[in-house]
Amino acid sequence: MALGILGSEGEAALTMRRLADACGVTPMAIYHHVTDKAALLELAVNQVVLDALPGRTASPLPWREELVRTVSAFRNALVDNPGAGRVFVRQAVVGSGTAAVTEIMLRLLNEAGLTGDAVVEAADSLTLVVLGSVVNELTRPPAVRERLIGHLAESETPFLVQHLPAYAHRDPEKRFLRALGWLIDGFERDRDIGG
Amino acid sequence: MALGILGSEGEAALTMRRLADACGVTPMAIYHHVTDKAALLELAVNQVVLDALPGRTASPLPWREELVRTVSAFRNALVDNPGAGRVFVRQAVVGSGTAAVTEIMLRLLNEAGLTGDAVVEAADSLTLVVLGSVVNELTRPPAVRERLIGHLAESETPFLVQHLPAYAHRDPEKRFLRALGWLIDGFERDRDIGG
DNA sequence: ACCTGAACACCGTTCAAGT
DNA sequence: ACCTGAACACCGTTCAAGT
Repeated sequence: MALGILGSEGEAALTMRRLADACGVTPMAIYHHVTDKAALLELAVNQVVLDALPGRTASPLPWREELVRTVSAFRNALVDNPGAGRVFVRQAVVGSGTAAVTEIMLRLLNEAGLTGDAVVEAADSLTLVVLGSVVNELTRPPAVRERLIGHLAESETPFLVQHLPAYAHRDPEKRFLRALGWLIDGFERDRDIGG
Repeated sequence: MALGILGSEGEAALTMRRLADACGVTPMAIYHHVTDKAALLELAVNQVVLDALPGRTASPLPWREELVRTVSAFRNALVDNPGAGRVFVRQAVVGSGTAAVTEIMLRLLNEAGLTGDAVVEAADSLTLVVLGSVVNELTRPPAVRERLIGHLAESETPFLVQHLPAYAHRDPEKRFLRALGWLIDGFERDRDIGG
């Protein structure tokens, strides 16, 4: 029910009053099932994450492919459901879905040969890129970036003037995958030097 | 005035009514200076970004040091002023401050020897890490991560059980710098292979 | 255990009016 | 150009009460 509203009408539409209406009940009835609105949103968004996780394939892929697949599915679920994505970047979402993503990331980074603190730090890095990508897609569409020009004299921003068209007109998923690729390249180089 | 409230009392305290009170004026008077609340927040947060940018040093540092310095200053300003940080990850902030950061990033990546689309894609990657780090610090303190355990049977999450203490108890800025380092390593490797 | 009704303390914003 | 006063259409949440 909460998931339906969040998916079809967005975050702003998911108010206690509207959800109560949709359930044919009084707003206060909801408080018998969750402690407050943040808890309600946490449950709903965790479910979105849980639904997004790909099942383990029959024959497991190499760790790098599997990592990209998992992290992309995580990101895409939040970008494709903007209501859920907006909540995810505004409050913590702790549940079976986010626990499962974290477990998979840690397992694959172990498999990749990272050791010690590098494992958790690499998992953290991946999380940053996912969170950043969700914020970027949900709040900074290309048209917004084009407004960057004109806030400083053009002579003061030669590189911005030169690169803005390419900077603004991105293929969002491709840019995310490129950032992910560079980051994983960094992990690998670190592991090879360290080992 | 808006900056003062945002910095000292946080985002929730910056309402049209409270700002009007602080200015000794009616809420509606504000609408004569900005079109709506989003525009007000955009102006305030852009100013926070602008104030954070380090001036160019007398003798310029190597591009990598300068890049880390700039991007860190950008992130730290938003983490240190949670009100501004929360706004920044919820809506676009376009102004002289964000234009200046983008210009500096593009200039240094050019200096680094990146060419073509790699320049804007690398700038995008850096942005993702900054946005992600701000979200992470402002919404996911260590105590939150510890709640991850228990949402799945422990036998299903061996890696989470093993790594959670290290995963949860992070030095936030160090983790950010490590992610940044890996990413820039990735840029460099790419450039060296591509060239 | 589960739900209701009325109220409290807020929001951002519109509209018509004043100087 | 700049500001006021009153109102509209909402919020999340508390509290006391009902079954």
